[in-house]
Amino acid sequence: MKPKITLKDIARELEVSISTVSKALKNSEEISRDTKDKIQAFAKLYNYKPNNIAVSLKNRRTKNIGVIIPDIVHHFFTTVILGIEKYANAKGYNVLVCVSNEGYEREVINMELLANGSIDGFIMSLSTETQQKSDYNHIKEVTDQGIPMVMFDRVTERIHCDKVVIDDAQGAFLAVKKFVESGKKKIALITTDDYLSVGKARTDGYKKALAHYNIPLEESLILKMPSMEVEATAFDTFFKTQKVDAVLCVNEIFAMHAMRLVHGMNKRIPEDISFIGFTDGLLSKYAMPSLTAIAQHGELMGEEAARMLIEKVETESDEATFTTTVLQPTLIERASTL
Amino acid sequence: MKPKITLKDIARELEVSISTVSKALKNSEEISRDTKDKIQAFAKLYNYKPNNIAVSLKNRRTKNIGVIIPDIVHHFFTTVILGIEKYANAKGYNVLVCVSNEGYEREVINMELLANGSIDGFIMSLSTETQQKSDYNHIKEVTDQGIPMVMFDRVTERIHCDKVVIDDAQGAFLAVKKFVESGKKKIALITTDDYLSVGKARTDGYKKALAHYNIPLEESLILKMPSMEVEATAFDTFFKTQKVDAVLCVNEIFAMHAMRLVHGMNKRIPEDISFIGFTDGLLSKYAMPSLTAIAQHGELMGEEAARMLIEKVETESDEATFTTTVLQPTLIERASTL
DNA sequence: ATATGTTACGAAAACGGTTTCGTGTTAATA
DNA sequence: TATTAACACGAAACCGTTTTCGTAACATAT
Repeated sequence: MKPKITLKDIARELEVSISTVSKALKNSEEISRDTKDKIQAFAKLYNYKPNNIAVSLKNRRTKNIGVIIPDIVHHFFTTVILGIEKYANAKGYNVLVCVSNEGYEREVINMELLANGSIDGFIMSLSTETQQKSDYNHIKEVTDQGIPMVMFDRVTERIHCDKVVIDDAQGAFLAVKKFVESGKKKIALITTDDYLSVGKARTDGYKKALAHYNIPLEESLILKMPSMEVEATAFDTFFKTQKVDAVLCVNEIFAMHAMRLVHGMNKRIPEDISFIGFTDGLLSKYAMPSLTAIAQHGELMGEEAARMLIEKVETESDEATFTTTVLQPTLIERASTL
Repeated sequence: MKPKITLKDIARELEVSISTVSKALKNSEEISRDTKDKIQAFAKLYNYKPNNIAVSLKNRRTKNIGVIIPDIVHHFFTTVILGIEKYANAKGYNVLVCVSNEGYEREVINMELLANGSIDGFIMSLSTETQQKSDYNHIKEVTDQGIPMVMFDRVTERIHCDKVVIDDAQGAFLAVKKFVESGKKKIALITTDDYLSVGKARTDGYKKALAHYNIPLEESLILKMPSMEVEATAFDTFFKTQKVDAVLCVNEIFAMHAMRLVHGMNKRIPEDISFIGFTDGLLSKYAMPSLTAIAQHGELMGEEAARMLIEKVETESDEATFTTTVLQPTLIERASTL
């Protein structure tokens, strides 16, 4: 057990001042070659590493970025984290991940905690509960303090900051386009309630695409779940009462559940009913049949978010000019469509 | 834009000393009711929150715990993180997640970074590259400095610290037992090379179970992948040349791939070939047919690891007494077995 | 011989808190 | 009235750095 060595320790041992040690280790011109050599050798020998906390306090820069996500088990979010880590690490930043667990309370607590000096900036995606409550004061407080912030995917126009989203409407459009081009007419949508920003955008895209292809919009073909959870009975009655030949799902889980249901009704996928799901995750790839998906490019999103944030962190210009970059989704064709 | 307020600000404004403010906010008995009321009201009004960095520097305790995992996209690890977060947050700790991306280099860098004061202790799972190289000096250095550490899942006996693992051999045993009891005889194992600690344990359990049930071990029924990646051709030739009626896979991906292959060969699952996969993740649940799985209880593992770590962090007894807790896996029966 | 400039280093303040110890004021005791 | 104790607060050290500024010692220019 050898405790960490500090500047003071080195100074005492080598009978110089702390400032001399500090400068020597930074290769300052102020210090003579001899002294520098001596100090650097000693520091290396004892494996000196500056204390991050002290440096942070002094510089008022932590080189940490805080990430608040609603759910870490969700594949999409983990790919975003991957992207953030990738860029941030390359720039010498650490990533502090906190999970709000789709809850308002935990989101607030985590943000307050991190905002008190632990991080240089935030990257976040709103929890569903926060979106329902539409209460963004905790976020406003953070931005008011001048802490840089970039929101991704689940964003709100109520907060002024950098944002990066994918064009969800366009994603839905692509899906409907694919269906239409393979001859489908009765195109269903399984989505969540509108308070989820992405859910709404996707529904809009779906409607717009139908209009574009002159397909009458039938509200009965839209199934809305109150949350991200599958409500089995709602699915059951939906597929028993509605005649559909294509289904667009806002997430993989909905798609998996629906596909199994349809499979049990002895319909063929994709011939009788085609499927497309949002979020190109593991489930889509390994499903049977594999699921045609709208890729959200989470990793790219993470990288972009990190880039924007670090840009803001490192140029402390007070003039706030916020941009929101919109990523384009891609259709990944697999076996669940013709 | 209102910058954060400090003790000094409050002291100046209220014309008292910094120490008085500090004590008042801690409700110290030393300070009169009047002064405390005044200071507390002021602090609340201006939303004073102590600076974490300063507190950390002073107390030499950060209330952060560092987590190093090989892969954040893997469902198992995310559930572990969930468990860690859950326990840690309840105890007032933050979780700093770093991803080694299965690489030795990133593992070392991340650990060194965090070890310099950013965290009070580590929870980690080894990257495959580290396990291959068998180089644990970076970890030894951290523990030598007296930084508490608990390893989970992918551990090594070369490091003395607290550990939490599941009984992988027992998991494999349970799977084979299930196969045998439903009349299967030709039980295959699809696994990774032995350098992955968990891979080896599972293979051992598989062999032990066969012996226990008096089934001759056929090495040709064991397919080993050099990494966690699926090698499609190896799978193809394996299923073309071997006659099997049950397959145990060390992870979901292998199982998904194998099941699809078998499906394409017009064999019925589970009647002709049954499947069991390790790690009860999303894929198992939503596969078609759903996959019987060995649950690894990642969340529990995370909670336990966090409990052990925080225990060590908060009782700074020098006497090192390390325990490793072994969690029992569970068989989750689904449609891929009889 | 005096003024000026380098060189090489140390003292000290600062970052934002916590905590120990000392002290002036008032109240209680002898 | 003198002594002591309780009360309420402030000064200052400390955590481990960084950085500004001052200065002793010596060299160079006038």
